[in-house]
Amino acid sequence: MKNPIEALNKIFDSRIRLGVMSILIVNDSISFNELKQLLELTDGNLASHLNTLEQAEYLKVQKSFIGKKTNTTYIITELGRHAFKAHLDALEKMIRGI
Amino acid sequence: MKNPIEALNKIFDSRIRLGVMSILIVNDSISFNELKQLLELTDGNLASHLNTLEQAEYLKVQKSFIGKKTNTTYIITELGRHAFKAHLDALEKMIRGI
DNA sequence: AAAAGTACTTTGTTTTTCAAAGTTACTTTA
DNA sequence: TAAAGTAACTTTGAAAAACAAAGTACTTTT
Repeated sequence: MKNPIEALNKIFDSRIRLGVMSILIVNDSISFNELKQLLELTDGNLASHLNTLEQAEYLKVQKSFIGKKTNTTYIITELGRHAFKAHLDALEKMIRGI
Repeated sequence: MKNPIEALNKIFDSRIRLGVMSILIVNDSISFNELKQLLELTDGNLASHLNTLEQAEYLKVQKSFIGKKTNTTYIITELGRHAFKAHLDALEKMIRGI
């Protein structure tokens, strides 16, 4: 048997980043505020996790306006989508003992 | 929609503890050394994660002898089994967006 | 008798997490 | 027009967690 955890992605060790990704994977885009309210996080905490995901190029930031008010939304990248799916696959395999 | 991450168990944020549990759930018992080799960890690191799981009462330790050599094995508890399953359920629900 | 193995504990550094406060750039209300 | 509010951060600093390396006590192998 080989090491069952090596295929797991360290970036997804965090519940918060896992939550962000699971939201982004089913939503075309979501705003900072929606994420903040959904996940019940402080601004700083959310911003830093989003930053980690952006550094990894798992999501990208889109700045737009709603009327004259700025609105920042986050969109998953292809890389992010693949990384997330690969992680879930690895998890499933690990649990199944494959 | 409600907070999708609140049902996730913080103890299972760690890949290593997730790995230990996924091994224990399908094996009646496993030794320290087997875990160490499988997960490719240093003694100290493995011991501390096992300790976290033991504190949570998710596993118990069984000391025995193979000949005159001590052999420490780890066994999942009912609490551990339930906690792990609940975590996986929560994960699945989160991903499915339920 | 020396070297190696088992299962840790201890020590200390590095990394991660997080809240709180501060900041910038608006917009809205009084 | 001044004060207050909102959005989306950044900075700061503290606490917690992760980890490697070394130490320990005992046993077994060479």
